[in-house]
Amino acid sequence: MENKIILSVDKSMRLIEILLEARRSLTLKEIAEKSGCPKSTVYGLLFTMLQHDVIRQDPDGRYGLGIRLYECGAAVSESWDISARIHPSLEKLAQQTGAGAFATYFDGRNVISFDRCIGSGGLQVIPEVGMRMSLHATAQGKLFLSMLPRSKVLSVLREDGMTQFTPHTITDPESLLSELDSIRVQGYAIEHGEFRRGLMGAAAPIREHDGKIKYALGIVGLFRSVASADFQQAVELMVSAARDLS
Amino acid sequence: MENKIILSVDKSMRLIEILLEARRSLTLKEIAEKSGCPKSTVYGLLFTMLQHDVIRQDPDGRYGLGIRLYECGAAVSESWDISARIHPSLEKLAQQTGAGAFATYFDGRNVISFDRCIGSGGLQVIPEVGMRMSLHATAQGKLFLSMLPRSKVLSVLREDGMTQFTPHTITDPESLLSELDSIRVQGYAIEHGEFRRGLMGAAAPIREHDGKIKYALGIVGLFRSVASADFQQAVELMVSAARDLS
DNA sequence: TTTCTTTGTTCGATAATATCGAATTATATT
DNA sequence: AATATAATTCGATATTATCGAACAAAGAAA
Repeated sequence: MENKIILSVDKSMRLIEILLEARRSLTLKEIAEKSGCPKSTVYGLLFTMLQHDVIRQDPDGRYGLGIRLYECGAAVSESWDISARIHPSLEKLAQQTGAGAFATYFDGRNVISFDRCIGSGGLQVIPEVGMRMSLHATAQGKLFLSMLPRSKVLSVLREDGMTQFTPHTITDPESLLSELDSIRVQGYAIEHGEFRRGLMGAAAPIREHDGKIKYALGIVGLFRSVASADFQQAVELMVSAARDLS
Repeated sequence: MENKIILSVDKSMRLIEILLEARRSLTLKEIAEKSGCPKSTVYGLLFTMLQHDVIRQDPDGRYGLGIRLYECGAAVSESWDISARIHPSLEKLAQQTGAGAFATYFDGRNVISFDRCIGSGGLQVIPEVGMRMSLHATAQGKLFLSMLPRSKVLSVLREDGMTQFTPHTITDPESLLSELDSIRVQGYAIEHGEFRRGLMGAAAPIREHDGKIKYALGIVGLFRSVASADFQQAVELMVSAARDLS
């Protein structure tokens, strides 16, 4: 047997993901289209999850993520020792560099920030907790992409597209792939104004005991330039903090 | 047909609930026992959810709630800017009264706490964020129940049951209904040891611009009695804070 | 070490049920 | 009121989830 996966459950999870990505409530029709399943099938799945408050139905009939997911989220973050493990490093990093420091998680497809510390510098642009980050235009995104095989990178890029956020955003897959090569070599990634004009950042991986990489540290700030001593030093501090956590 | 529920999905949701209630990772065997399904069935369901990071497997093989639920939780709470609006009032209230102050959300069926501030008093018993609260035995629960039509109240009580937490817990629907009447009149609810012996609390509604009520402020503490000046004053502060937020 | 015990994972036949399109109802738009 | 769009229900059918049992892996005991 190739497939141990239970299809109806698999589809249900897919529906949750669709609602998560949409970041808003959707109509049954929209969900059915995005999932590629017939309306009636989707209806049955949603109805079942509705009973468990995993899905909620707005007064206007749209479907959204339910309150139970909030409960679960609170429970997960509590039980999450990684966050506790990383948080002190974030504080130290934010304090040492003056930049914002944050931690992200990669599930093979999405980069999600799950903890952050605001630096001492005046203006701060730092991703919110729970935010999904761009793959091709942020240091975090590029770092995680660099760990994937070429074919996977291309398929992910095709799915997500390569939105041009600023004039510096890399929008050509080949250029990105060659940058991923150098990231793989140097062990960390840098972002200079590719997501927001003037915003610079860097990301370094946190290795698990088994060598797998699921988490990364990041810094982000309005540095003078990527060549400035400030930035270089901040990157060094971040890389060593990440190594210590590995 | 009586049943539109998709069984495998229903079971999956049940597994998530079991893991949520357990507040820790469980072995396959434990989950199978609690759910009443054979190990192999549970295994298939968990395996499927594992693929979606809705479930995670610890290095020791135990199963727990996965990172995707954290993402979902963050997405759900994001859609609530209400938290930012309320938080300052909670701090002020906690500081003024010395009791714990918290905010809850009602979705028509469940009362969930979503923010809290610990008061200055020594011993504090205050619901955790993400916690589901009893409907018939807490001030919050009674407050929200008082806004429902009689028939709805009865059906909710039938579904949830009226667990007797302490000797003071109201376990008779008619007694509860008459208390709901007075809550509706006075505009806030009081709890005196119905959930935990000696624990007193109160809840006041936050009205939206359209007059709908989805959120409530609450205080909880170990007051001498509901007639004590401390408590009376705390309730007044809470009621006016809630009115200001409305 | 070997044996015994416990738990996790795989397998396959079978009965059960999820699926899908079409019909129906509800809601919105003209 | 008529039309269009979306939500929900229904039922026959083939698909597939289910379960017990077999197997594997990991631990404990000896």
